[in-house]
Amino acid sequence: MPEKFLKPYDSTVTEARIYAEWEKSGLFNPDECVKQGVTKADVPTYSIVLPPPNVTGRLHMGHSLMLAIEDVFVRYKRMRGFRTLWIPGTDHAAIATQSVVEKQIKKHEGKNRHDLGREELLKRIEKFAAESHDTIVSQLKTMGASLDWSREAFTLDAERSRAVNTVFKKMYDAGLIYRGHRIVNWDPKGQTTISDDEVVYEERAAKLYTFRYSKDFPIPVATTRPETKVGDVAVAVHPDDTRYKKFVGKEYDAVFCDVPIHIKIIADKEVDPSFGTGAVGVTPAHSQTDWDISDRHGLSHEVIIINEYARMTVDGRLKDKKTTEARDMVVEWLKSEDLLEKDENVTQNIATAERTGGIIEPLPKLQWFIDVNKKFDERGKTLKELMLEPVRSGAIKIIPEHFDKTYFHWIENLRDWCISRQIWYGHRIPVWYSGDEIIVGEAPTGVDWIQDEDSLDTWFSSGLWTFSTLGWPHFAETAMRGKPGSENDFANFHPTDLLETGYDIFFFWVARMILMTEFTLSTIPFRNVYLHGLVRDAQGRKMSKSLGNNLDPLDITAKFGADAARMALVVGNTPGTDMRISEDKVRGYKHFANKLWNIARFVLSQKHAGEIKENLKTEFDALSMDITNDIEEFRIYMAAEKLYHYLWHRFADEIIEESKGRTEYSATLYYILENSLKLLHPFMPFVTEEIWRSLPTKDSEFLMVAKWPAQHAVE
RNA sequence: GGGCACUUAGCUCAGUUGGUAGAGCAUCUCGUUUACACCGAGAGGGUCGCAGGUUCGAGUCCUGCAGUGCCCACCA
Repeated sequence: MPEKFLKPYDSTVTEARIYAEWEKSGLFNPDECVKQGVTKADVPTYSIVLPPPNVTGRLHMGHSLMLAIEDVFVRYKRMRGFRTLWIPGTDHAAIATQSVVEKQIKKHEGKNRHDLGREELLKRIEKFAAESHDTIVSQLKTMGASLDWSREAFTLDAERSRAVNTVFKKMYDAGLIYRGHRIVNWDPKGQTTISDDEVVYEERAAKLYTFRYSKDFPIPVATTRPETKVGDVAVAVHPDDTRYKKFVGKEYDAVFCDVPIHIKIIADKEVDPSFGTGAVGVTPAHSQTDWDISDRHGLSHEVIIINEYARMTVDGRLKDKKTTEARDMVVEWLKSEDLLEKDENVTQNIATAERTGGIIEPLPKLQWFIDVNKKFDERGKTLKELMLEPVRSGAIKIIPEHFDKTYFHWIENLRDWCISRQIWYGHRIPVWYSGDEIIVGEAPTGVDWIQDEDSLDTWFSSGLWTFSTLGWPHFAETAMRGKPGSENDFANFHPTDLLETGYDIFFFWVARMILMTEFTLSTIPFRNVYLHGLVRDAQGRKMSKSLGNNLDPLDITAKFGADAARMALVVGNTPGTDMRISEDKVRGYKHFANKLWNIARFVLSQKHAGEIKENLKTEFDALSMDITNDIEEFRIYMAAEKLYHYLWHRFADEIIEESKGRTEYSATLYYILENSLKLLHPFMPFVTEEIWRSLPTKDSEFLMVAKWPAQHAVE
């Protein structure tokens, strides 16, 4: 028995060494596995593309959870003999990264992006992104993730940019990408538009004011934003509202807080007669609903009264005032003119920007959109329909299943996707203008062409991730299935087998991947979607900087080992459900790693001889099959728990105890140990690999490519 | 307003197709028997939210109710 077993298991000296040996072996690369003869060349493939972490800093426990789950499937499939590929990568995360760097620069140098200029800011961001990238990569390795580093990708590198431009052009040519002037979600803080999905609503206390535009105006109107009323062009009432019927069609002039306005009274069935006074002041340029109403009645959208900095643009006392100040001033004015009828306290859902927290100002702007309702190619389907079909048919399976209902519901409510952003970091929109001419896709030659200033929503490139990482479009035509080499990845590994991510980015990302892949390739991006929940603290609170309740994955792995962290994250953690984690929980699995260590110590102290006991072998093989089925059916939370329970309370507490002083057990003990290490390897790769080293006989040098002990029931 | 889920032992949660309730942690008692005190042996503890229904039989299926959480829409 090796001397190392005389001391308790020490993850700190073992894990880094083992990972380095795995990396050196090249076995994370499926081509290398074939070359070394541990995987057959003609077997089915299994592939996962890592959800790329944002290059905004360091990883959190949610990332650790993602890695633990994905590595379980990847290691399991590799041991089962599949040509298994797990591709690493990072995400430039346009808005998120730029705003982090801008904040830093503001703090340390007091400068904003315009002080630096596009080129200099990009340089700074790239430097920051590179540093984040290195931190992230080392964290991924610390967790034991068996990623093929030779294929690492970045959403903003040359290959991925080529994919982005190619898809953009294809969508433009199909008439799905268009430029339109309409109300968008403008974030005055981030100085950019954002998509509907990036808007989060916060409940806040507000006041609902009831007022009249002037003394002789016949209808009182209720609003929570009095300052926007200088931009009103109409008052809408319900067509059947008997109180107001007689005024419909009449027009009035007034001077509202120094601003001359012209109001037409119109009837529209969208107005709820029971809310407020049953009359809506219509501000076409600063509200989506009002824009739509004014469209239906042929009213102008031209009256713009708020700018990109959320300041008033009208003449008079409100000029250049922030909207919040202007609100108070308008209320004061209404009071002094005796036009305010009442104010009530109400709670209001206020739209804010997910990244910056800025309050969204709806503004009319010329932006790029993806049309989700237009029938486009020979299939005669809309993007919405293309998104629905694979989930409805079962071609894509979502785990847990009930999320498909949420998915359908989300698609029903989906509107055109605004994809242009007024930030500098990211994929610049591949459109060039010269006079009235426009070129899309690739940069034209000649000096007269000016590229669009905007960049693309970061989710545009993330949406291509399953195939942009596999050599599309460069090798898509020539890739050959069954042939090794990354130039054949697209044929070998797409569609991918599993997409594993948090349910919180289900819409942002998973839905967009289905959209992009169905459009571009007429196929699915992945066969299965496994959604994990949020990692919360011991009290069930979200982990956050402000609460100071973050667990740092690096601290946790340093203290208890990556194996322990992985088990703590996986055991009993059902998909789609939030989980709680605490140091105590992780400590429990550190103890388990040590228990396993001591099991090995005991078994290895026995002479390997004699026959394997049939009843114990039968019992173990049944467990082995059970674990295998659990993993196949995505119940890794159960598989992990069963292994824990068997090894500790059956193997150690009963079988080993029984065997003491009885030499005829030793072959059985070796049999169980060897195969338990295999079953446990996907969950606790380090300690199992380290014990494997010391087995007297084994079927493979590395446990990570040893033969899985049970075949799946369906085979 | 629309949708989705959850409610099982003190706490955190499992319970795959219906067959007389499980785990981890915590608690209590005992044990220092050389693989392991990062240990072992044992114990207590649940009318499975409430009310109906289907069934020979329901935590598991159906209906209703209550509470909790999340997502989407956003009403001026």
